[in-house]
Amino acid sequence: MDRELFAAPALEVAPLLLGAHLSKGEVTVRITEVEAYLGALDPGSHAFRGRTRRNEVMFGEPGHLYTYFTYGMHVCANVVCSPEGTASAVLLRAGEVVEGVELARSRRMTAKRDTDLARGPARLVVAMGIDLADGGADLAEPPFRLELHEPVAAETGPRTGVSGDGGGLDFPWRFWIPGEETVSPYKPHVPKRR
DNA sequence: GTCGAGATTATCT
DNA sequence: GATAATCTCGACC
Repeated sequence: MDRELFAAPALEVAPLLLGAHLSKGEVTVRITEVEAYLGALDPGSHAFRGRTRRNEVMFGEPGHLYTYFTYGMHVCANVVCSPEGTASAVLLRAGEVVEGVELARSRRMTAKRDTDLARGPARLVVAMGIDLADGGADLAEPPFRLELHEPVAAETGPRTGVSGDGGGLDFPWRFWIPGEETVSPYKPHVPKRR
């Protein structure tokens, strides 16, 4: 992993992560969907209201892991980017398990198909065996490994699931690989029809 | 297949 | 005490 790469703004790092392989231990995931968070500039970010204990690692060195607890039962994982002192990160939304499938499956007993193993931020974290204690870990150090690949086709669109009135919802800060089975299907952001 | 509601707890005000 | 970068399940088409 080239640490320099992650000193760039989240909007530049996000497309680079698409198609990259992220590993923890025996499980490797090919990242298919991500979302950019721009810290202080981004009303939807945890860092919008300043530095707190939880988001402290977002202000730290690029290339580290930021984990947080949400909705009482789920953990999400981000890759910290932008230079130290700037709170910015890319949320890992979905991926395809390409190695250690058996282990990932044993962690996600409810997943019926292999494409469901890491389809969604909290699911990806579970499949990889990441937990809160991994927050702040260096993705260049074992048991983690991050391999960037050739740039792949990327599509962008509005973010999903971010609360707050219009908290950046109209910005295309979500990136995914078109046609991937593992891209999260949730909240397609269409008006209610009846 | 899509839609809507509820679960459950660390962290912040 | 309120909030939350989500998931699962049940109802319906």
